[in-house]
Amino acid sequence: MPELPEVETIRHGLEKHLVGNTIVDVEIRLAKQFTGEPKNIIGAEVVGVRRFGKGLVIDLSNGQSIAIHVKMTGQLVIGGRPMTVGNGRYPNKWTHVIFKLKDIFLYYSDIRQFGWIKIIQSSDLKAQSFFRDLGPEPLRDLTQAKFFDILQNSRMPIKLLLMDQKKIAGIGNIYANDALFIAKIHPKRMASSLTQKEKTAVFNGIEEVLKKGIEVGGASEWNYVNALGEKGGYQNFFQVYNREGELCKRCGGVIERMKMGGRGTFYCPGCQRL
DNA sequence: CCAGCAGCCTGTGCGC
DNA sequence: TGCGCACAGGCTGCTG
Repeated sequence: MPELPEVETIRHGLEKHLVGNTIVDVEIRLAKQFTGEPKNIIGAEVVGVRRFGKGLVIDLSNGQSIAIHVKMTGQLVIGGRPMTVGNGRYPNKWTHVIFKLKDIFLYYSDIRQFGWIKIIQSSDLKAQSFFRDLGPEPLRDLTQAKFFDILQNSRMPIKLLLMDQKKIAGIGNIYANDALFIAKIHPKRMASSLTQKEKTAVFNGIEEVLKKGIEVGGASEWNYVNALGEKGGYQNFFQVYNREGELCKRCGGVIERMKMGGRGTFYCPGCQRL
């Protein structure tokens, strides 16, 4: 599911192919996923694409922005009309918004229809609850000192804390599971109970998995694709995520699955002791 | 204030 | 073959 590395990969692709292009038309096929005035962006030029946690912002030359959250199954794919990439064709029955630019189309497709697109004044972004409440960004402004502080002041299990966007932005289920495996920390450990050494290990584990995720273009275990409709490769590097019953790459033990906060949680009982 | 959970959705894969 | 169900899960909003 799109987390920081996947959204960053999409962001990079959109930036590369959309900046300098002008929006000509917007076709809204599923109104509930779209808010704001589409006419506010017609004729405006794309000047930049930013990412905040798992959220994307396409900035326009007229002071307007297109804020997007793809949630689990949203895809942002650019190309001609129609276009085919691998087995994917766009537009398709799940394509709910189509941005027509001067030289290219941008398709928003979303099987589960959980994502959202908002046209908003750029200066109002920070007032939007999603952006306003985001915690610091790993690989950007989350320093080790800040990370220690967040853990120290929490009364949550470490895994739930890592996934809490208000505490730290961008980490979802895949990378939370794998980061804790790398740090050899059990997901149920209370965050504040970690030693300095353990906190450092988690901090480094987060950096490692996120950087690896970005390096290989994200995880396409489900239906994630980048802005060109291509799959990523991180599913080939899963340490524990979705590997229940398979062998631990470090100790050879059997990966187990449990539930935390309603979500599948994977760990190696040999390497990650409570 | 916080933890826990339903709801939003549809496709997939399983057991019967 | 098809039905019912669990599951995937980020985020919002409600409840206790």
